[in-house]
Order: sequence, then structure tokens, then C-alpha cells
Amino acid sequence: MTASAESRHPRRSDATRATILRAARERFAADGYERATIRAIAADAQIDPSMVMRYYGSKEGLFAAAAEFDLRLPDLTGVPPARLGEMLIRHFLARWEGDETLVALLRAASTNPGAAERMRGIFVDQLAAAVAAVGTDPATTARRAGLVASQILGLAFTRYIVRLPPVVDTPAEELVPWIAPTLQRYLTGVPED
Amino acid sequence: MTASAESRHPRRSDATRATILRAARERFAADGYERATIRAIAADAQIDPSMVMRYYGSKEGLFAAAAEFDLRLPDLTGVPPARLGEMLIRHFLARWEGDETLVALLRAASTNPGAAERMRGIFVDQLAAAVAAVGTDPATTARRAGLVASQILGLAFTRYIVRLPPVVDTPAEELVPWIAPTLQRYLTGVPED
DNA sequence: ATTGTGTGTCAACAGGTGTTGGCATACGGT
DNA sequence: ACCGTATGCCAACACCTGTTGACACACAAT
Repeated sequence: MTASAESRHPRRSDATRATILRAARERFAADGYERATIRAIAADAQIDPSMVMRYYGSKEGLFAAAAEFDLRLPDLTGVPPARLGEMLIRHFLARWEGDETLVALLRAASTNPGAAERMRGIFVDQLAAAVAAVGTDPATTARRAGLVASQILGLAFTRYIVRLPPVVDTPAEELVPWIAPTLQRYLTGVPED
Repeated sequence: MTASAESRHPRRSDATRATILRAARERFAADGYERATIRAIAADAQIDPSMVMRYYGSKEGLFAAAAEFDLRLPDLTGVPPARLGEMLIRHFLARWEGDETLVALLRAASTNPGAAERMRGIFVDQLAAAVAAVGTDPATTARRAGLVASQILGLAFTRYIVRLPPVVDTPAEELVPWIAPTLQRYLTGVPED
């Protein structure tokens, strides 16, 4: 969606654009929205701040481009019902360690309304769509997605943002058997009394 | 600790100090650390920005005073082991709805290193101390506390910061039977394979 | 009445912010 | 070779930030 419909010929400045985007993602992930200044991002990319404005219009526009993100959730239709939780947590952990975009989005969502809005879109629409494929009562889909999001985002928040030592020090592989049953119950279980 | 050891005589400016602190907590909770400006806080409190500096030294000092927080975790020693999760989630939900300090801390922790540090202190020290009273293997206490923190903070993050509709719309009372078993397992259970 | 100190207001500083317009240069098509 | 355009840098703008110091007033003690 970014490079296909724009022009048939690749632009000479595509490399610059990509460099800016990479630097922006790093800064947004490390510092959050307001502390990540255009000047700092431009310095990282070894380019003039005005170029950022020309190519992305504004700081908001730059963030919007840098925070483009797809959870790439797998189709849960054919998955053995008892393995749903494990599959989900494994997918999220892999998605996080490999792409700092989610960390940038997470940090910015705390203070930037636009980032929060985008986060809602990702974790309500994309996640709810995947949860719907599980096959439980459709009336409960949204709530199940919300509960899953609360555990997933809480893990990310404590691991990558606040960096709670016990959560940071636990290898991803050892996290799975703890978190998987939680997600499993949120996806397919019923509330307890 | 705030008013007892300072002076035997109450100061004439104590009311102003309290007003500043209240306005600061509101702003920090609503806007996060960097967007909550001293000028805006002073305007809310209807006083001059320089008073904030005189009474709290700096913006960091003001935040440190505003983010003073005690989880007030109950002693879990005598609690029936099967009710630990329910008691914990109930306590946290009540603590949150009644005091916006935690929301201020949560939002600020995303971008401000000092706030993150304080959050670590609260959710590692205070929470781990409470978890230790449960009586499971002491070697697992820190990890159990971290897991509990991940779910608790994730719930707060999705409910008060990102404001995911399914999580916001669910009444606290209906959240309990979903979250309680999760905390229960993190506190007393063993990881699954 | 006169100090001295606590309380509050005002104006300003120095630095950083997003953003803009002008100007040089290098490229690609003719 | 030429010309239009894309790419890049520079300087500046208007605004906002935390922070500071000088000055005015009110109160309590002498």
C-alpha cells in the first residue's frame, strides 16, 4: 500500500524515505511520541529536518507512516481448539521480538491520541476478527478479544516499556506455558463464580 | 511522611501545595509527563507557575511528589488459598477507580525513565512482598509477581490508557470472574506443557 | 511601629520545538 | 547541450518549555 500505487517508477529518494522511516521507528520506540523530535530523527538518518517535512508532511504524518502495522494473525479456523492459546502467545512473542514498530506504537499510545486510536483499531478489529474464527458465541467475541488484548499488551508493557526485571529475565519460551492457558480460557472458556 | 516530619506548625501555604498536587495528578494522568506542562498545572490550580518551582523544586520533583503511591496490598497470609486471585483483582480494581495517581504513573511510565523506575519499585517490591506471603516456593516468587503485574497492568493499560471499548464497557464486577482465575494460577499454579 | 519572613505576581531568559520558504545542485528526458 | 524537476541544505519564523530573579504584599513577633 505504501509503494505500489504511488508511482510506477521508483523514485530516487526512496532510499532516503526508508532511512527516515527506520530512524523514526527507532526513536518513537525508544523515546515515545513527544520526546522523539524530528530533529533527532533527521540527525539519526543523517539528513536535514526539512526533508522529513517534505516527505511526510508533519510529525503526525511521519508517525502514521512509521506506525503502520499488521498483526499478521494466522487463520485460527483450522487450529485444534486446545492449542489456540499457545499458538497465539507464540505468534505475538515472535511478532514483537522481530519488529520494533509495536513497541513504538505501544509507547506512543500512552500519550498520543492518534496512536491510541490506531492501537484500538489493531487490537479490536484485527484481533476480534481472528477471535471470531474460533467459533464461540459471536456475542462474546468482542469481550474475549479485549481480555486477550489485556494480557498480551500487559506482557508487552511490562517486558518492553516498564521493563520489570522478572518479566524481562524470563525467556520467551518459558513464558509460553504460563500465558497460553490464560489466553486459552479467554478464547474458549466461561467466567468462573 | 509528607506532612508529619516537615514542621510542627502547619504552614499557611499548605492549601496551595495541596491544590498544586491535585492539579498535577490530574494533568499527569490525562496528558502524560511531557504534555503536562507546569504552566497548565499552575493554571488549573489558579496560581503562578513560579510557585510550583518554589514548592517542588522542578518538574521532576513535582512528579515525584504527585506519584507517591502505596498499593496498600492486604496481608495474604490468612486468606483461603483458593480465593487469592479474586481478592487481588478486587483490590486492584477498587484501588484504581478511587485514585487517579496510578493512572498518572502508568501514563508517565511509558516515556519518563523516573516514572518507570518508580513503577518497577511498586510492582516488584510491594507486589513481590505480598506474593511471598502466599507460601509457594520462594524461588518462584519474583516470576509469579511479574506475571500478576503483567495481567494487572495490561488490564489498566487497556481500560484507562488505550481505552479499548470491550474492556472499558465491561463493568468491574463482570471482569472479576475472568481475571481472578488468571491471577490465581499465576500465584499458586504450575506452568503447563 | 518596625522588622523579618513567608507568600504571591510579573517579566524575562535561554533553549528547544514543529514548520516554512528560499536557494543551490544534480539528475533524467529531450 | 539544454531545461524542468527532484533532491538536498540553510536560515529563520513563531511558539512553547522549564526555570530564575526582582519586586510587592501580608502577616507575626518584637
